[in-house]
Amino acid sequence: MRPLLAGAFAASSVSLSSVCVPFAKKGLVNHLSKDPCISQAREYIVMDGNAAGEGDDNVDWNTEDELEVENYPASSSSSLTPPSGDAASGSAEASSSAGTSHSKLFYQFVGMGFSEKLVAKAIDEIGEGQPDAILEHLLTYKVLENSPQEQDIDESAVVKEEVVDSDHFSSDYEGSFLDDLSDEDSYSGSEEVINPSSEDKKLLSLTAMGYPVEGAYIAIERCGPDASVDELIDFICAAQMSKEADALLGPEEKPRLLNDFRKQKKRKHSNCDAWSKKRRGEKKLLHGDEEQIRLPNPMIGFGVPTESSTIVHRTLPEAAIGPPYFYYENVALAPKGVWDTISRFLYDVEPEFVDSKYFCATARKRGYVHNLPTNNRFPLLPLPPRTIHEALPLTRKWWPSWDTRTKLNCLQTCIGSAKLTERIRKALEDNDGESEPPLRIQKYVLDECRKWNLVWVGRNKLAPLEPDEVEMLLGFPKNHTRGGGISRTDRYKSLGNSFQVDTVAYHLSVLKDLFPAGVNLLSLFSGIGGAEVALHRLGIPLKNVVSVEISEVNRNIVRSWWEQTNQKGNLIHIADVQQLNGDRLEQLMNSFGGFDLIVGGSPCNNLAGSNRHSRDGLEGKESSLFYDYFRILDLVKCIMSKGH
DNA sequence: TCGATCATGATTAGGAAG
DNA sequence: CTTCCTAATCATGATCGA
Repeated sequence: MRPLLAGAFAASSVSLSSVCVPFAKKGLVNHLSKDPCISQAREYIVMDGNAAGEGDDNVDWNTEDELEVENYPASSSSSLTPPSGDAASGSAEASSSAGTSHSKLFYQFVGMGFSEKLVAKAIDEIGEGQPDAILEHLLTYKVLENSPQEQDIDESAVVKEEVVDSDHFSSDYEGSFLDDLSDEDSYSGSEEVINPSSEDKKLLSLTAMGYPVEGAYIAIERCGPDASVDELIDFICAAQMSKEADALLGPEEKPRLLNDFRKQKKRKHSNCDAWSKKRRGEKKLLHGDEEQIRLPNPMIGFGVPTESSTIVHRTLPEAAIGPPYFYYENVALAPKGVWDTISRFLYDVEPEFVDSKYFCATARKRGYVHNLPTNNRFPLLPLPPRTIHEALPLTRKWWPSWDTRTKLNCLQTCIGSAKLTERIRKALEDNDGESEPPLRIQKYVLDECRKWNLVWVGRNKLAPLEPDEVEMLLGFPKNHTRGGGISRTDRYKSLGNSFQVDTVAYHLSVLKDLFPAGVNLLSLFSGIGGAEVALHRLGIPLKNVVSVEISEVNRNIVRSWWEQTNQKGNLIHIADVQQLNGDRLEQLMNSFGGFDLIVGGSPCNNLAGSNRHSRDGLEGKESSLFYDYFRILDLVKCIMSKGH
């Protein structure tokens, strides 16, 4: 039951045909649209759903799930905390790959969704030096492969669903989801098998010509299944999918569409300071990547309460306008091109980059893509402490004058070691008696302080923050992550992966007037419930909350918070976003009338700079779950529009 | 087996200097 | 313009002891 866009849909020709099939079956009239045609496609999806009745009604992106399963050996239970020596999921393949040292290229392809065995074979046959050839080989293999193995659903992968009814302070399991899964299975079985057809070949052609798979995928998705290869190439150029695409084309070869695209982009962002402030030089313009998203400086997004700035007005692309409202978050300092891709998928909405240092005492540079109004925002009260001294008054006594920090750096999932603070203490004591340590020592100490967010807790004594201090800095109630069998290490990890509540609440505050009776919330990658806490603190009632979170300790934290804050609504927990399909969504939405807001911050660990080992970008093992955010958001939009 | 502890750079961007 | 420096960064894997 592997949902479609998961992981490396872009590289999977099987996924591709799954996407296009519903469109093709309804004979989507193709045209080379200048506008993203997702909304048009949606119309067809809706028709598909309405005309259904006879069991063909799920628009489903999951048509050929069993084909997908095969590509994901043992990785389908992907977790935010990859098991270190997980014997339970003990696939020989997985464990062998953990032991041997594969190349970066290997993991890139595996991250795209190809099986490890296949990738290893391809690299072995072709050699590391020719990634394009390897990709082609992999794709060819998939296209030719026509006898997918039937695989049973792994019991352990079945979503366990927990419902908390706060009126009765009880929780129980809803048994219906197993039925859903079996229904789904029979669906897939009755669905006619689609031959890997023209779409796959087009994808193959494009990739063979050197175009990036992602670009090819998006082009086919947006231009429709009947588009010719030439048209697709036009689209890829116009959208400037990547530098590789540009590098292969001389300026004179670029199609006229490019100009239209530029005009469109220009018009769209002409009223945005951050966008137009820094223009690339002429030479860069020729290279065609002038539209690469750049981070604003200062990083205040469309405005922060503490900084006076001109009001930024924005006009959303048609396809982005709700219902539902959506709010997506991830790290601002992602590898190049990541935010371009994210923005492109999320209906071309320009990301709002905000550093939480304008809200509290700690920096947190994040990008937010949302379709919320931006006027009449208001901050949470009381305003949080905005300097280190205010937030941690006890450190003031020991804070040396030469440590000029007033804000902490980003709170991460790991803390500095005791060995480090001990080394620093010794280095400082060597010069004790002097009024100030030598500049060289100061520099060393300050560098380490900034790197590990150390604070002064005694004479020459530095220490990392305590978990409750992190809670407070991020805007969570005290002891939010404490108790219930949660280890200290897990608290740091959960907190480090969370929202800064004041920042998010400021953005969500506009919903208070729009939904005085409360909201139905779909919270993907909920974590410790940053969105829920933010809405609650804003005084926006939570009517029905569907919270999807893979980590059990995090689910426990949210459930505990839900009960302790006497919530009147219903909390439904789902474990895995990849198990959330259209049927289940529709069922949920029918029971309470759709979602008002979809919030989610997808995994950042393959994007974050702190990651030495697997900073693989958006196609990384966990970070590729972004595509599930998009998949689910698009499904909800589709279902919502069907209702009207 | 779990939790605590520790060591482990690279990729960005921006600015100053040449 | 390039080159060099500063600076920040929702982390992973190995090890050890209980």
